[in-house]
Amino acid sequence: MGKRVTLKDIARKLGLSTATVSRALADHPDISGATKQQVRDVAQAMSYIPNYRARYMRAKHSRLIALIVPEMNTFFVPSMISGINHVVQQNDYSLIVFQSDNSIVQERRLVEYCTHLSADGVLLVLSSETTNLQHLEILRDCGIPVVLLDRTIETEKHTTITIDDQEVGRQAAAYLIDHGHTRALGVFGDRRQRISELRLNGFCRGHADRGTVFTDTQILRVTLVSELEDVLDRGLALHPDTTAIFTMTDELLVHTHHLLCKRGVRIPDDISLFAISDGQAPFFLNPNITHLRHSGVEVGERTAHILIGMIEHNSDVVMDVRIRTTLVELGSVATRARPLALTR
Amino acid sequence: MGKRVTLKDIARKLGLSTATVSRALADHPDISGATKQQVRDVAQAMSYIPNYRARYMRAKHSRLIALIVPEMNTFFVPSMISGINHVVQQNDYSLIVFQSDNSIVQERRLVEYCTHLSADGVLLVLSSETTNLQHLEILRDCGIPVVLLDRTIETEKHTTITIDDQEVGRQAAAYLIDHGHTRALGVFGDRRQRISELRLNGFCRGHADRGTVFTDTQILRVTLVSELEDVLDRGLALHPDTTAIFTMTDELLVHTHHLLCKRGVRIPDDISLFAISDGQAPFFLNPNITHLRHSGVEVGERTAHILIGMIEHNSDVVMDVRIRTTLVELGSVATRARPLALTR
DNA sequence: TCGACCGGCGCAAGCGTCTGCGCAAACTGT
DNA sequence: ACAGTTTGCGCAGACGCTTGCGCCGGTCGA
Repeated sequence: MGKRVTLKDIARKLGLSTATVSRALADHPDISGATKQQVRDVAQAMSYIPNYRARYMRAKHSRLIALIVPEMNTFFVPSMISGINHVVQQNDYSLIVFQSDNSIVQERRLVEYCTHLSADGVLLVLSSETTNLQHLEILRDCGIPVVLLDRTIETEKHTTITIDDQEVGRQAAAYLIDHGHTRALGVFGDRRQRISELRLNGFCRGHADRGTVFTDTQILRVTLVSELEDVLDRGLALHPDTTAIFTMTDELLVHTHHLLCKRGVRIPDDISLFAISDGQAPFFLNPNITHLRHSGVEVGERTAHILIGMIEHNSDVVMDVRIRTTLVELGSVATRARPLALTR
Repeated sequence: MGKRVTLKDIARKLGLSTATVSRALADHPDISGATKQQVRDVAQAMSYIPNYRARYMRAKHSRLIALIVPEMNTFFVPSMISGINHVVQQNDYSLIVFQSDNSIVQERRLVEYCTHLSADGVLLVLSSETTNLQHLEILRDCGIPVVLLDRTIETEKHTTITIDDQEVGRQAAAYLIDHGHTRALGVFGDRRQRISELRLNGFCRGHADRGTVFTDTQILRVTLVSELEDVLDRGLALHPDTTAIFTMTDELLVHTHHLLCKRGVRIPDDISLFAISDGQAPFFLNPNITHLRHSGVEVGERTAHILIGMIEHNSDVVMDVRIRTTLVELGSVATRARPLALTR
């Protein structure tokens, strides 16, 4: 119960006023060098610790940035947090992390909680249940800037940072087709998430661009990874001539990879594998997986920068930032001669 | 800049005092039902949000729990955070996460920052540079309880939660030997970390218990994963009769697995693989990896419970909790006849 | 010698909330 | 009708810190 030392304690001991002590510690020009030194010494000796709550109650800010994520999935989120953390700490803010468990109710609760804490800014990765952004109004009311990242829904009212999901889907398709894989399966996630629909959409467009047929039965839909095994088997049974599989996330990648290995499928000899990835998993799978990389760290860093910019310049310009992806060619995609029928 | 609504605003609008409004909102028995209802309605209408900073400045607590981790490595930490988060939220605290980047300087800074924030409790996963616990004195001075988890160093002064690293190392060795693997390699991490030394120690003792020789050259030391490839090759060259490999963490597991696959080693036919793991990675490797599982979620949950207990009962009993591990037998360890020479 | 100026410090108010105490009005019972 | 209790509310101070303003004594220029 160490009753903490306050300015008043120091002031009493030195026969000064709290005001003087406060200013001395803040290196205010009004205070003489001698006094400053005394105050500093005593503060040190009494191991004085400023009370940030009191301090920031007067100031209108808290130097707290809140991050709400749906879950700590193993792949993307941790590296994103890492990136955010770096920038946040560099700028003397601190990060407070919440998890919504993919529940809109929780998300609402947490957003509200951010206002209680008077966070200076909020970073939000939408839960899969979130279909509108009404619950963010309260932040607007409090003048707290928000940045949506990674997962989002349509909005012109909020700054968002994503990768260009549609474009990246398109590139994936193009890459596979250009390597002769005109018979691919695509593994996509929860359809409630915009990210799934966009990547799928792009993947289809990529096929269309190249004049290649891509049918509904080539789309493998997975909401829970536990469904993957069945879905994959059905897909392969229906399309025994499949030469490549595309997975839209790391999680889907590792599990797909596992199932293929289990079935004795050789990668890339029998089937090629291509993914969109944060860039970690592809390196511990065998063979290493060719992928379009979007770095979680980079997303985190850019996002944090932008949010801090909004906080400090009090700006409410709405931006829509797209993070670039890079193609990382490893060993999981074989080059095939294109079937004649499909060559123009 | 939405100047936030305060108690005073509500009071003015209703011609009441802030005291009455405060009590009405707190459902204090002194206030009449009619007044309470009015106050609630107006508060609602003006979308009043209590200022937790002001509230908790009077109270001596903040309902904030800080967690300091060395890094967000991909495997253990996220699930641990997940576990902590659950319990913390259930008990109406919030979690604030910091990352020390394995630097003692950062760690010191962050610990100090916890006092600034007047966190109610601190959860600490020690950085690999940390060799003593002096920097935690300040928390003691402020009466802030600390729990050390996962990675720690010797101490009788702080509550710690770990798995019994030595015992689990011993079990791993015993398991392998009992399945006929008397010629194993062990992959261990940074020797500055006590966890590495303990697990190694246990692994050696496991061999000794069974009267099996285990030499220094069978110990593979890896500080950075990038070194693994060389170290592993050298180990295998030196011990071409190796029948099994043990990895002490998930990270080492996935990379070891990858390298083995790359070299065309069949698991478990050529070499068996056994790990200590959080229980995620073993399921997306092929074949699934037999492992001793210690759940990150469980560690997180138990830790959070204990810390909150300490906070709320103001207890300063020092505990030393060991999380149990469970053996999960999957397909990566073959049973071999023991070489005659080593059978008693 | 006098007014202007400045360095160094204290006073006091205020941030938003809570709470011990006191006070008036409205009751209770005799 | 009077003392005593209850009901419902306001006053004011406190939490720890910051900051606008004002005060005092001393220095400077004319």
